[in-house]
Amino acid sequence: MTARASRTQRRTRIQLENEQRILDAALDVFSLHGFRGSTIDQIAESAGMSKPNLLYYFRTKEAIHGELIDRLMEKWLDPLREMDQAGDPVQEIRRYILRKLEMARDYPRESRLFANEILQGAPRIESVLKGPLKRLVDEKAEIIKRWMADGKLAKCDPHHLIFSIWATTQHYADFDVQVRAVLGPHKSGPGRFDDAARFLDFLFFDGLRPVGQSGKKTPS
Amino acid sequence: MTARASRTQRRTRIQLENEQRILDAALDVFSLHGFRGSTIDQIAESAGMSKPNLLYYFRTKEAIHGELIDRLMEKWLDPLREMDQAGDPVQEIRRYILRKLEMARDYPRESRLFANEILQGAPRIESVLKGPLKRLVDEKAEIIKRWMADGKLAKCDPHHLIFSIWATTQHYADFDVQVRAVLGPHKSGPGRFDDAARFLDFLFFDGLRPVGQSGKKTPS
DNA sequence: ATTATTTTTGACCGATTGGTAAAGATTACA
DNA sequence: TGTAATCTTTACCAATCGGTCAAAAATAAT
Repeated sequence: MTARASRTQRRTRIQLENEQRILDAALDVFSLHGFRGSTIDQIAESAGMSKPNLLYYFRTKEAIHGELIDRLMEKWLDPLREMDQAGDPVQEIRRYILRKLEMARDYPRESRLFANEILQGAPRIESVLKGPLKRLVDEKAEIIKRWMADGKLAKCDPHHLIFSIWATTQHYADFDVQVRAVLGPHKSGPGRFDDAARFLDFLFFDGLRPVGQSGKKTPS
Repeated sequence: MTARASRTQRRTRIQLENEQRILDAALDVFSLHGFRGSTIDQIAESAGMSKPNLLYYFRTKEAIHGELIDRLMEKWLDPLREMDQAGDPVQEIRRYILRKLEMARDYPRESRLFANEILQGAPRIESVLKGPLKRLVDEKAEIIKRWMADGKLAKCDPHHLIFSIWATTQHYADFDVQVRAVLGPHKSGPGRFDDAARFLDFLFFDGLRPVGQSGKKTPS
């Protein structure tokens, strides 16, 4: 049995190093071109190693991509998992939005890898979406619903609330090129994430309607 | 000069028909796999025609993609162009959100084509983003700013407001697979767009903070 | 120092890629 | 109907694709 196939055996220093280099290079390439648009040669060159050498560590292109997706899905849902039923509702949502925005800032490649996968029909993660993801979202949606019933949050569809948090935060990673093009050179610095954080807090907790024209009724 | 190269000459019925068939098939393929992930053979087969025949109408893969992008950019910005300074601010924003959501519903392929292009670094539309798009957004942001100064809207960063409208509405096209996976079979019908419309109206004009705990000060 | 193992390489494979050449089929028009 | 222009197809090309193989090189174990 070759080294790459032995999962139980402990790995060499060289194995660990090279696997990491390959995955890092593959993340660059896959997140930019999608699965079908990426080539093993590209990844190998980006990892500074020959193609057969790369294929010594990962037997197929699918294997590299699959490993990336697996590791991503673990980390990607952490912020939602952390949402705590016992915490203050407004603070919990606020914190979730902020954590997701930080992930868009700190892990844009992962966000794009995920976006590419979904955009292209999610053939390799459909089961995760319909299984673990749906369960997690349903569970948290139920918590949010209870918060709303308790008057701690204004009532709305919690599923679509979660969608809107995903959409607005990941937008800053996935559509980064557009965001920076529109903001212009002087507002495209790292500070754009602070501006985004401020705006999202405004959006989710205040809303556009000006004071004095609120659609909300005062509590009886 | 061949038919396909003659721009001034009027086109045959067959030309118009086949060009349309090709562009429609290409939209299917490109929006699902991105530029690099799509092949001319795929497009030709989807258009029900041989590859050389397709290449008789469009000389290269880039030519097809470019034509799609050009037509898309025209239509894509219409809703924003329609935002009217003279209209009621709340109604104008509300209408813009709704129009964008309708486009996500009615033209998901176009939305995904655009998303793929941005996601992959926008090599073919960077100039449009930094030029016409930025100008249009800046112009409308200025209008929104004036509305806010006049007390017609709560104050926030208008650029990020526009981003959030793009993000939340296009999400329902670009991440459709995920949306439907999470909502489950019985809530994934066409009605999900009505739910989304209701929710987005809530989000942008009311916000999560429950009545009685508003961060907004009452008007003096 | 020798052996066993792991790592790396160059040469190669069949399939697919974007695209071409040229001849044949069809159409429009006189 | 004749004919010129348009349209379509078959056969093909070089380049690149994902992946294999055997052997060399480097490393680890004895």
